[in-house]
Amino acid sequence: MSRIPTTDGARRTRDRVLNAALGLFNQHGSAAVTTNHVAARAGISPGNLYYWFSDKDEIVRELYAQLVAEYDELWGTGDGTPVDLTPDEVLARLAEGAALSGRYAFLARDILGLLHADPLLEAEYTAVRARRIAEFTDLARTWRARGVIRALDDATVADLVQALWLIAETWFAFGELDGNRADAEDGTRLLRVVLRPYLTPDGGITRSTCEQP
Amino acid sequence: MSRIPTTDGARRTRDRVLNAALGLFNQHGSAAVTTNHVAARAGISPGNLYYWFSDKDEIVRELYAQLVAEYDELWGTGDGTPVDLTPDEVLARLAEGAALSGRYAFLARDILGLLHADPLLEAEYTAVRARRIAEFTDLARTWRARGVIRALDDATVADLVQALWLIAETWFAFGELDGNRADAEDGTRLLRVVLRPYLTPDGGITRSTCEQP
DNA sequence: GTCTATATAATGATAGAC
DNA sequence: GTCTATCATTATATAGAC
Repeated sequence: MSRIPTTDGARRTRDRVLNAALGLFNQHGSAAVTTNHVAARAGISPGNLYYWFSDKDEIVRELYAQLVAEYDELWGTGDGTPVDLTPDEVLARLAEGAALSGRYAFLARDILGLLHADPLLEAEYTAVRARRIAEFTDLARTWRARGVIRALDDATVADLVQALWLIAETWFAFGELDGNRADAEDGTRLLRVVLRPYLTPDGGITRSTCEQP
Repeated sequence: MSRIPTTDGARRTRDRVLNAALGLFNQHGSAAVTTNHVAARAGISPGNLYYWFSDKDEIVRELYAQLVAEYDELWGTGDGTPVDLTPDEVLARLAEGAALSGRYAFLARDILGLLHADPLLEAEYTAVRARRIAEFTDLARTWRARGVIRALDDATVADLVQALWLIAETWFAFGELDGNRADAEDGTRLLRVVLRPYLTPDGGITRSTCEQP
């Protein structure tokens, strides 16, 4: 992907740049931060930064790759292994992932604008998104086969997955607007209200509100 | 809000700036467009632009105000009149609003980053959002009182409204990623899959999937 | 690997003539 | 109202010394 360092000291310089950029991007927004700011925060010269990265976009892409890697590690995914979890386990995992969203808050805020400006990042992002949607769709169909969720047709499953994905991807950044730091519970509550009615009375751990009285 | 023009010719210059900015922002993203680009596209000098707007942020705020005004006009809201529509009417109205999202596509993409950079815009945005959420919550409670939706407690209604709002606010920008221009029907399908199970069998126009067999 | 120095370009914004 | 002219500032990126 990028230049491979030959020594541990060098590797540390590259990581310092990434950490400095992450902190500044989160604080001021990626658009307001320049390579000079990043170099200063990293404690290196502006010129040295260009030894490690060709430009700001490459730093952003690298940070996105880090996020994807940490996310895959959390879910034990990315290696083709199908995810097999209960609905409540999925929600719990998503709640854990909220901390990740916080560490990469600038991506939650700026991702759409960044994608529009950098075709390379867009290619990475859409590929990851397609993979995740496919994984989650497979999981939803497994749930359907086991009677965990109701007998929805494939089109409805696709819409449901899409809706849940959209909420999972955006709740954090919009929650930040409410002053109080977005809480992981806020996100899971929103996902739960969407998913809950589709769970069968005995399949889901949380009781379905759809049961007739 | 801004300078008030004294002649129609002048007003037309100001509007040309706004239209030029809107076109460029939509095409390249607001971050990549400078006041010089906007002035050139508007057919005026860079200096003249500063006679009408103090900076780029003010142009963005004005465009956002335009969007809010057009949106309020579409819904007949903003003047305190409570919205009273059926679920299918709401979805139809949202589908009409998709054209608006397209005309102001840059806001759909960049809004979170812009809010982070401009406290004035953030104040406007959060005020509008709070008002819209309140209006929609009132409507949902009206539906509940009429038996259009099930007898949910207030907390669940709040979560449901929040989830629907999040999807309505974000589906367009993410749909753009799929190459095929985002279709209004895509958005309503997502909203429908969330709302449908909460509709009572006879209250909602679309049959609920939650009915027990 | 890292620095200093610098080239090149663009930016936001203002002053003053018309 | 609109223009031209211009400013100080800042950004990206490179060259070459160490």
